[in-house]
Amino acid sequence: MDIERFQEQLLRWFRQQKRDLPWRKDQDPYHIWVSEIMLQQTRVETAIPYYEKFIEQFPTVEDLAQAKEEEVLKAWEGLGYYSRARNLHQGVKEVREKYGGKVPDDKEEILKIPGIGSYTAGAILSIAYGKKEPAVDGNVLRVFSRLLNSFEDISKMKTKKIIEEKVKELIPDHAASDFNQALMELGATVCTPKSPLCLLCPVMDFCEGRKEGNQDQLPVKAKKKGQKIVYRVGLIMQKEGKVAFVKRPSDGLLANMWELPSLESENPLSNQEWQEKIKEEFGIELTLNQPWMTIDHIFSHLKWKLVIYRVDDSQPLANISKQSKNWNWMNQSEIEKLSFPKAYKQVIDLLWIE
DNA sequence: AAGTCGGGGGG
DNA sequence: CCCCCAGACTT
Repeated sequence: MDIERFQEQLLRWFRQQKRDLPWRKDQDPYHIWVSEIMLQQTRVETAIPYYEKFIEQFPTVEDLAQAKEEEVLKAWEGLGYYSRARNLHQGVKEVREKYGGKVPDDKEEILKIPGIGSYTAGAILSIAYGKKEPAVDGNVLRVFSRLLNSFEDISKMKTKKIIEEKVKELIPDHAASDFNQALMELGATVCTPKSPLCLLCPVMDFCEGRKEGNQDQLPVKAKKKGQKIVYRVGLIMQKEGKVAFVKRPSDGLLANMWELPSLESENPLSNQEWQEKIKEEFGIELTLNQPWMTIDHIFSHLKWKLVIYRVDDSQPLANISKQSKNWNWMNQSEIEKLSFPKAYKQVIDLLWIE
């Protein structure tokens, strides 16, 4: 294959067609870093407003390193995969301490930073520093699966490593940044998961997959497993204009996020059964028979079926259980500083409307 | 190698 | 409903 012609056609297309994105305004390694973390498993359109606000709030490594975790999580609220925010925060602190505030330009060093894996390392090194390192994300895996007419399972690490080697051989000497971004841009806008726009593809004549008519069968990817269902109840308790919240543990699902005091069950419970459980666990006797609202919230591998009960002011909260020592009674201005997962955020926002 | 970790948009 | 998204980390 004529590598130089492949590079030329791809680069020319990218330089004409590339989208105007906020993280393409400069090559500040810290800015590229923030954008790449936000873009992990996240669509470009979703990340844009978060990126702009985040950089405005934390313009430099110093600013983010000095911030409190609460502020960082608040800036990340709604984006999902919250460990990304905590790793980024931790990583920036390490860069300030170990590297004097300068993001490492060396693959081995940058890979030691929490939250930076093989893809993100390659993206920062190539985009911010112009280094010839591959940045293989889901787009590039799909593009190369089709280019090579490969039926290897792209969800396997082995396949990813093979493609990383392949990409590394193809990176032109003085255009690593544009080349890597071009491959991703191609996957995002032309070589799409469904119904690829092959007629618009700048490297159509290199594509073995299309040559064989396999573009719609590729890439091959193992199917995901089904999701478990978790049944859950949350209580809205108000006392003197304050509402009780709890902070989730520092690891696992929605780590360090806030939520309503909640109980879980592996199997579905009737309203009456929920109320009995609430009485057992919290020592609270509900006067209402119907929940205030119900919410289905879907995560990648599990689903919450969430029932919200409201405890009005007349309800005596004197003899509530010892679990209540974990409850934090917050007024409205305090609540606005906490970060909530979407499932609870939509409930909290309704509290001030009525 | 397989699970875990959010949320949203498109077909 | 299903899939996938500029993936990383843990076990």
